[in-house]
Amino acid sequence: MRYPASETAEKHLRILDAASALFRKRGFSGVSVGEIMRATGLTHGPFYNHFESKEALMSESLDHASEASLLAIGTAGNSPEHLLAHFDNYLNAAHRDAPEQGCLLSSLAVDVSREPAVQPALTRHLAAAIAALSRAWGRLSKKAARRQAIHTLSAMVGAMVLSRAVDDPALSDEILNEVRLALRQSLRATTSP
Amino acid sequence: MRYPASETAEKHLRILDAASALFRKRGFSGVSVGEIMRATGLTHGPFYNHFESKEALMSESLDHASEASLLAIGTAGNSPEHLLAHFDNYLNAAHRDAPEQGCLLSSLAVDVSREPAVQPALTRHLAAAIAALSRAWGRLSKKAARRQAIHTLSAMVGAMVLSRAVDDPALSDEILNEVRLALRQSLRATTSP
DNA sequence: TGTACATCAGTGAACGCGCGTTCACTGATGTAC
DNA sequence: TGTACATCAGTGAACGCGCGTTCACTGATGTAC
Repeated sequence: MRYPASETAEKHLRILDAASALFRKRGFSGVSVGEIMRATGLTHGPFYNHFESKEALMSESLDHASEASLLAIGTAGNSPEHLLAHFDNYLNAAHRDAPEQGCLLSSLAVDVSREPAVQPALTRHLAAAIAALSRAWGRLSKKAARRQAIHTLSAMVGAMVLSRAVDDPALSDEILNEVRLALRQSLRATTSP
Repeated sequence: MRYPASETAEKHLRILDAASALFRKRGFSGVSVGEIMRATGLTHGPFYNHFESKEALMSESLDHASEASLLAIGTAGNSPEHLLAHFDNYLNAAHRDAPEQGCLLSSLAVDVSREPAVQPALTRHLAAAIAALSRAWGRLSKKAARRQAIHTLSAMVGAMVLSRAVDDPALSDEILNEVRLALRQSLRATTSP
């Protein structure tokens, strides 16, 4: 039956929310279209009223999740102090244990590398994240600041990926804590007068 | 028909080689048992003469690939100079473009985090890699050396993961180069007298 | 040494299952008059 | 304002396909005598 126009846009958003959470948790190939639709309270049929294909949803859900993520990263680059706080928000057990609400890069970058169709969306997200983080090194040259941002972001993503892959809780915690401390030391060394 | 006993062990190894390459390239769920067997020149039936399940193969192929990988990392920890050379061997376009022969952690850690059955194998590999890298910071305390090793390994893995996810060749190269340079600077700062 | 037979890694058809996608149909909503 | 009808997001059965796994069968190899 026909539904009020207002509900259609809202359901589109609900599909994107469910998809971006499920994809981050279990990967693109680990989640079926039917499961995403079930999570929004619908049957799988109308999926194709909203999206051209599963691949199109993957791209759109990356862009959707990127918006929310960049808000969090956005302030991190404002100053070294904000970046320190961002380290704490990122490199902790709560983030490790809830990939469905966490960083896109640590949960989906490997999936994206195997799925060329969605690489443009992730590339936009990563470029914005690097630019935002770079601002924390305002005292350095633009190139040196960008290097620190890329190095820092790589260490954060690598630490999160490794801490999630390991079944030894002590090692997992150690990775998060030691990289957090190393990044603090490194930030101090590159931003103090 | 029955085959010479010598061939059986050799075929087991060929399956492991094919599996560890294909899994690194396309992920656990991106490769079928049939495809692995085809790559070894066999039909899919006898797979279950060699392995109890696909999951068992995943674990065994991680252990198999780990052995070869650890040989390469092994020398990296011998001295800061060896570690510098390891940075160059790891953070380059050839490694990025050939995940099937490359680092297990950057190609499969995210897959492993979604597949608890194979986490023990990756945990063993990661613990050994951290221990090997730590030796490059012989001048520091054991704890400080381990911190540097974990931070360095995280940055290497993160950089490789991100450089593979991006469809902008300039950005991809930039990530590898800048992290390589940042790690050189960081190694110099933490190992020079 | 020669013969009879058990072994078992192979073959390839078949299984049940869940996948992405399609489609005929439904019926409240929005529009034309 | 009331009636007739086109719209279209929904339903849910169905599609072809490839998956992991099973199994009856094959026949050269290795072993017993």
